[in-house]
Amino acid sequence: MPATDSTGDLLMVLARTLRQRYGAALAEWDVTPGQSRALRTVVELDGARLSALAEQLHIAARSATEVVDALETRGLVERRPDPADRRATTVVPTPEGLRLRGLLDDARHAAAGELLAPLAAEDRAELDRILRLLVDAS
Amino acid sequence: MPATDSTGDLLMVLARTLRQRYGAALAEWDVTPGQSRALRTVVELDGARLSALAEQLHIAARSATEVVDALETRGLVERRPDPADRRATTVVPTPEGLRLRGLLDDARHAAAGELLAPLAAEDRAELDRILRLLVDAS
DNA sequence: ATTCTTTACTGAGGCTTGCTCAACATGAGG
DNA sequence: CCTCATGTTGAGCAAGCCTCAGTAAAGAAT
Repeated sequence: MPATDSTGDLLMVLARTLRQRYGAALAEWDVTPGQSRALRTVVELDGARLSALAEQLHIAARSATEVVDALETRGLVERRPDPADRRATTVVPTPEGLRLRGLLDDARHAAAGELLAPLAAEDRAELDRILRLLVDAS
Repeated sequence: MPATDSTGDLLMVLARTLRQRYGAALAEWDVTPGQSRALRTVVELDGARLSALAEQLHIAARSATEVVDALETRGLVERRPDPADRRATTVVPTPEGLRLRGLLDDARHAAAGELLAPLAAEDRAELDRILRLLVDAS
């Protein structure tokens, strides 16, 4: 690590580390990053339409169908007709989907915990405060 | 941004913002992220062999050939025979490649600067200190 | 009622950025 | 001389996306 790295570079390096660690956890459950994102979104927007899902995930509707197909095949989500508009399909997590999402969340937090472990509580709080500032300012 | 985001999430969000901004800059010069990485590496390991390049970039030798092909076609790098081993090819940046790398560097720094702009100088230094701690500890 | 328009699903095909495997030329080195 | 190392090339594959075009079904508007 040359000392010439700018703060931005440091941010990227750490984010990559985090992504890799979380990615390893995902692989253990045989879940792709895309599926993880989709599952999270499905849980968050409980009962959202496919189109809403696609938008949230920044993918085309055509691709959303496929992603949801994959999750449904694995029994993690369920399609059900929108009671308000019978053209539309909504997607809800199954109990199994909720359970897995919990596990993935734990893994994410564990990865972050590991990364931040070298920090004193004080620094950790400081980091959190500053990052939050930045995110809010975006 | 729900306040439930953990520090790790914040890190990821900011890294993504950074990646996007830098990505936009890359697009202006019609450079792919992969080419940007490769060009940087070529400049850093000035005169490195293809195999060394591949290793540094964490890609297969087969792929390195292609990436270098692309950069060479654009006149950003040059292949030249290794004087020590005439089987080997080394890759060096052209003046144009050096120039572009400078521009890309500027863009990277600008993106970081924009992101960090909302921070007071004090906080910025604090952030840098803490991130550096983390990177060093990895 | 009939005619848009919306919502989703599907097939076909394409792009990017990687991968592997197998073959080849050239040159290094025992 | 023979073997190994280096790079290049062709072929084929995969993941994740994309667009385009077409279908079915149902809501909305006239």
